[in-house]
Amino acid sequence: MTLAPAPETRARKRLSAAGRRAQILDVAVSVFGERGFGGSTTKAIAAAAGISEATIFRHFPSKDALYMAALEQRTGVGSAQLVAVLEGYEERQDDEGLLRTLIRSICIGYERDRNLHRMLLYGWLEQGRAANTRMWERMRRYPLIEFLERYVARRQAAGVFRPGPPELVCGMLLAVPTQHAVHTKLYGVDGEAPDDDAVADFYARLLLGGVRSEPADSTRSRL
Amino acid sequence: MTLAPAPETRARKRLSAAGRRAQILDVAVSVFGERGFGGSTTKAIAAAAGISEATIFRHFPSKDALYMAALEQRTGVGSAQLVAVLEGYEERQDDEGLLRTLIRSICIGYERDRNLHRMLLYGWLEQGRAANTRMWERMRRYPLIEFLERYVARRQAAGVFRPGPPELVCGMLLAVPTQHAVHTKLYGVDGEAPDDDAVADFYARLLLGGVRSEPADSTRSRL
DNA sequence: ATTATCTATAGATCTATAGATAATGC
DNA sequence: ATTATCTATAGATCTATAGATAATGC
Repeated sequence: MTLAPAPETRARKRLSAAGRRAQILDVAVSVFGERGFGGSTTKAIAAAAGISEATIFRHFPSKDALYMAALEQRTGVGSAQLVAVLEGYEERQDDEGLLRTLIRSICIGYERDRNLHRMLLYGWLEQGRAANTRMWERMRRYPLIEFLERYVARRQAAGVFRPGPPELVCGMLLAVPTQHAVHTKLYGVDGEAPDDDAVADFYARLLLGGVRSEPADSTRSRL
Repeated sequence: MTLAPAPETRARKRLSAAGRRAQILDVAVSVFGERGFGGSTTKAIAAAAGISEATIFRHFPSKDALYMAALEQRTGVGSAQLVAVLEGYEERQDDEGLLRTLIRSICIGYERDRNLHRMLLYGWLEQGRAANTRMWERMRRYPLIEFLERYVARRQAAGVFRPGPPELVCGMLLAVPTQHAVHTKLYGVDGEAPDDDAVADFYARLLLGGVRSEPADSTRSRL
């Protein structure tokens, strides 16, 4: 044993502790996202980061802690910015524009943070895992969901949307773009899908047709 | 070591090979569904089945083979029966009844085969795993999806549904009940959700409002 | 001098197998 | 007599740690 280290494999870059920590978290999100917690090994994460396993455990006390830190770091951002944009649409009473923007943003988010969203999907299934619990709490009071529910309730009160439980209406408004994004961005499903903007336009119109009040029985003035 | 086996733990029931195999598959679906492939151990499956690990490997050559067999056994059933029922609604031109039935059936299916559906969700994420490939092929040509796409196309041709890519319309019709079922049946989300029939009624009306043709610009006769 | 990283390895699991044992069927 | 099942264990991982080494900063 006692291998003489091959000299060409040395010459490593030595990052600051904070830098290495951040890099490990990035890599961890991509590996955990690809294979889930149980399917990922610290060995694989170390290899993907180009470091030894010992380095991982220098920065994180356990695999569990690494998983939790990776989730925490990336789910903190929130969606305050998107909510602000959507509020603008609501002021202008542009329901279709609001939905179109919502759908596009969801698609973009899933595409940009593919690994994180895969990790979150695994996380939903692995709710048993303690490391996920803080995530649930966060997701439950997600600003986007809270805004949407209040928005729906307001439009219902104004008689523009048909009555019904706002959570259910909201569920529909989110289910459609989410399902689309999950299928086209997270699963490997080979896509002959049209581009996201066209999909957003189409779904925005369909969703709006569904949630808007029915016209008075036999005739209706458009608006 | 060499433990003397505690006599009270004996008195095992000895099943036929076929019977044990079937029982192991059942248990495997529930364990794989709970924790995914990587998170499940043959030890846990053996314990849940009340047998030794060796017995598992007597019936299945590897953990992979067990996983694949568990998936195969349960995804063979198909949805021919549901499709037949939906065809009845189409003949009667009862779009709302069709959607209501579709939604209810999806909810019932997810509730009854919770573990299997959890396993399938894991499977979508773990497409890398070879054992899942046959599943994809099957799911792609799922009779329910094929029926729905043709149904949508026919209703569009009849001018009842608004025009647009049938896959997208279909995606919406499935996304809403699926998302609802996944949230209420597969995730541990504590539900203050209304009962499924009420949800089905509500969503059927919303979805129909979305997919049906807009009325002629300013007035419309309620068909 | 400080500290990020590595090599080497311990100890715990995990999948899988070999050979022994006991429950069934004739 | 047949065969389903078990005990015991091999061999391969996997997580985690101890102590050595080398890259940086002063």
